[in-house]
Amino acid sequence: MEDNGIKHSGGGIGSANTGTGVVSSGLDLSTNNSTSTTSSSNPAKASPPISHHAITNGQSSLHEESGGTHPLYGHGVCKWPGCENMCEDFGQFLKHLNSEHALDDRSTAQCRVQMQVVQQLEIQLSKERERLQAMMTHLHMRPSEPKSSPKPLNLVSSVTMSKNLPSTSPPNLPQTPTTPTAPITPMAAMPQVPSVLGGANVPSMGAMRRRHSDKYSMPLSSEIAPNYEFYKNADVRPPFTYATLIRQAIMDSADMQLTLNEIYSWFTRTFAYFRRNAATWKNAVRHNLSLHKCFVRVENVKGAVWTVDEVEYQKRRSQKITGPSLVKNLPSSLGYGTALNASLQHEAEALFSFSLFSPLPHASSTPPFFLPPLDPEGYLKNLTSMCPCPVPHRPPVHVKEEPLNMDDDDCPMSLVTTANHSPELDDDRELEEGNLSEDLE
DNA sequence: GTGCGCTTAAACAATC
DNA sequence: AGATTGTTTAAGCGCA
Repeated sequence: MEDNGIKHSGGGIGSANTGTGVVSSGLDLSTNNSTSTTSSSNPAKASPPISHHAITNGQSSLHEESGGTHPLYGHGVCKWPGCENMCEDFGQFLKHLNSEHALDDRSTAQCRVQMQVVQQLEIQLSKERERLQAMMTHLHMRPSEPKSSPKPLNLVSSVTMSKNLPSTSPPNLPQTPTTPTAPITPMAAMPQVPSVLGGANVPSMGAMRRRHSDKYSMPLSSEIAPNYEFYKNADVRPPFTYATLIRQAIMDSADMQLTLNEIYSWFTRTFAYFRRNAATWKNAVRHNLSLHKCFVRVENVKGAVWTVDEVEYQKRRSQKITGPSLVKNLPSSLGYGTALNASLQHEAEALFSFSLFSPLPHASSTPPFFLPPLDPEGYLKNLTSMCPCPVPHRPPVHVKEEPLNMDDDDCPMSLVTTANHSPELDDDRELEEGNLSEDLE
């Protein structure tokens, strides 16, 4: 059996943020974001709005906090860096904050450290943006265009949201970085890449609003692995078909079989997108399981489990690959769509049958859109040599017996803060980050 | 224009 | 009885 897996590095796009300001000058994050909804609606995901006021006045912004919310307080814990003091209520937190984190050398130093943390993240973001820009330039994609008006970053999901979730985010949804004021995500922050997330501003597109992204973007694992945190936290629909994702879920299981509920769990755990509209995508999952012959239902001791008939899967895939367009489109006509020829993508997906989360040493340095336009065979040989198949299955990442209930997940998350704050996902993170660490550098 | 693949929605039955 | 699981059909859409 085998899994997918090649690499893709994502990154935001837009003007590079230099992020080179000296620490003492402070970061403009807090002030820049002061007009956004970040600090008020998602206190846990925003970097603490450190300001001179906050530094010079222990009570500072506390007066501005209403309803017992504070960026430094959440889940009954003081979120001052390195503190994590338990506070029964907001009042106790305020007392604690004023007593333990008053203006002194220590607090000031910690504040500076936090500034550096934020600064480093900004620099990293800037680098990722530059990388993405270079990738797009290389691929002859349209250059960045000024965004006329702020759109929901999660262009795809916003469609669904607008359709099924009228105006407000349901309380059970994680606050993802895809809120319009948080341009964090690699793809979602690319208004100039409508081919991937296009059609979002169309109020109610039909079913196929992003199938092309499955064809023209990179294979499953290459897309997900380096952006694991992204997909896990950002409300962006993964650009893969349900069948592909289901297969990946099953392949990621220790024994190559999952119950329906475990497949559900994999979806919700792996993709923030699938933490909403459960009825819709679960129905789609069931539909795909029944529809495709490559998914085989097996009765075992614990009930019905679903497995992948790899022969059927590859057969079905090869049918698509052997379409007339394969050879025809090999020459690189480097529009974003044609460059990533669908057939090649499918071929690559079949070839790069590594586990989604399996360590793949060479992969992290592999550009995402690296399919050779002219010498697929030689390239395939290389790939084969790099990854002898069948690939020994990676250490099991068990998703079974998880009391996971993503539908109840109300923990705010962001690409930055999830590393520290995602209680419902921490267990998964412990399991999976080990396997992902190589992929994610 | 047509066929195909995919998504979404929905109805329905069986099972838990 | 209600929820979950599994199957099936239909419609809309994008793409080749």
